[in-house]
Amino acid sequence: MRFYDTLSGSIIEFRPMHKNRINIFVCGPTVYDDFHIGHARTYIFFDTIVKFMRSIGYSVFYLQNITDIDDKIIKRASEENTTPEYIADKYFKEYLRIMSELGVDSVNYYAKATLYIDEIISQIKRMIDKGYAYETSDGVYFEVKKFKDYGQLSKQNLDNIIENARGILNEDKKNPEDFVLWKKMKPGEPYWESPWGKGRPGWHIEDTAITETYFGDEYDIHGGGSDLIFPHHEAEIAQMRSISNKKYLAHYWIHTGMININSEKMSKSLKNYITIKDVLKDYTPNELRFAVLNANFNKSIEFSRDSLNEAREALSRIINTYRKLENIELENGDYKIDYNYIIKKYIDIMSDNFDTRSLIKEIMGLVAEINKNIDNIDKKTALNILKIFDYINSFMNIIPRKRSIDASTINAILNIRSMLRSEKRYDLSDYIRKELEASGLHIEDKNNETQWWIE
RNA sequence: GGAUAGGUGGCAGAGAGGUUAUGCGUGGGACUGCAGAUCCCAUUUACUAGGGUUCAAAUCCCUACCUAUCCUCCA
Repeated sequence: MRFYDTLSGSIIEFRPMHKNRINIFVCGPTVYDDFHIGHARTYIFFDTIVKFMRSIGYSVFYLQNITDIDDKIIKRASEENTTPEYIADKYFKEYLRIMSELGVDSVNYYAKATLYIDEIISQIKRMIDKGYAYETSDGVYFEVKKFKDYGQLSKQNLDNIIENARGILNEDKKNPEDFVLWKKMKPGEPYWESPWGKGRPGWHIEDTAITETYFGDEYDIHGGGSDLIFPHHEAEIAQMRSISNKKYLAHYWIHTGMININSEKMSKSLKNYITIKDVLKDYTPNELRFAVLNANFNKSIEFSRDSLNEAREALSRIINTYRKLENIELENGDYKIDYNYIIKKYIDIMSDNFDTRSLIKEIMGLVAEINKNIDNIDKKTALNILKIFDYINSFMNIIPRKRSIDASTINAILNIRSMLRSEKRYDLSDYIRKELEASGLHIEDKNNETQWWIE
């Protein structure tokens, strides 16, 4: 398995720290508002690759943090006249709900930042002891210039960062590039006790406290959106490595590309974001997954209704073929496939930089091939092909499960319709078809035979 | 200003020195009572611009221009 690693800046072969075992941490969201398709892209992608890695034999522990204390949460709470805990809890639940709707179910554990205050304090203490952090009137800060590798991940030179640092002016800190580890409480804010008085953790520290708790000071893969590379992930590296003195925090870094709207990054600040909830009003979760996976993970993608519609078209081609295969009853057919060869080819494609886009292209090729030979495929072969689709689906999750329905009733209705058609009573037969389609069935006539499935 | 990606046919988007990408769209055809689904054919020499290297360049080198991202919170 090889993939693009942000730290080395190239596609490199993956070697897990422990044989056949992978520890992966992905930055979760701050829970203060509805989630947008940028979140969807990142979390669908990591869901897919974790499931893929499991499918080829790795035991993967997938850990994700939840930022449940933050300025934005506090702000939102005061706007809505409620408590930060209430906001955090409400949107955490919403996050779980929407992820489950998207079929994102591979995360082993969601770690909420506020449950790791002791670990956070312990890390800050160690940074102070080692001379990397200092206390001021309003908090504890990490002194960036003490950590010489700062900038390595984002490929920036430390002097440059120092020169360009914009630092917030009213903070009492030594240098503008220094970042906060602990914020001392201002009146009315939520707080936890600490050696530096009442306060709350900074944003970067929660992740290293959580990963140290579960994975130790080094682990295999750290993932997240590419907008987190600087300063968030740079800060995480500085924190953990200044304590551990090791060469790595995570051995590999995987960053997902951004979603663009009208060639501009979609973001909260630009207010050009589309929520997942809104997309799901008009498109299925499978269609959204397909749209997002039909691109290289580390490139930005242009998102629009057109791209969703395109995903819908392509996906329905796959699903139609899948349903046709399910309906095959033929005993002997000439068309055969090499199951092992195809599965191996697909695994190779995924193993090369998680190339879901090329994989989709391959599947479309297989679909075309099957359609050309559809009358020559026997039941046994059809089941084999379905197994291939099921394998792909075990990590892509793009083909919806069949809803159960009483087939005998449908068949009875369709038998009546066939009789009507043979008597050329098309007004009635078309009416029946229209009604069945309206209730979500796909109906296809082929000479005297009628195939159907649930859309 | 610094850093990082890029600029490919109507659109989306692979490829990385010599061989048709592919998909969508569009046009035509086959099948069909119609619809749908599917198939076939066509869309007959696309690679930002200018230089260079080479027998050969979309692909390597140089220059210019353009776009996005990061350098503040963000997936």
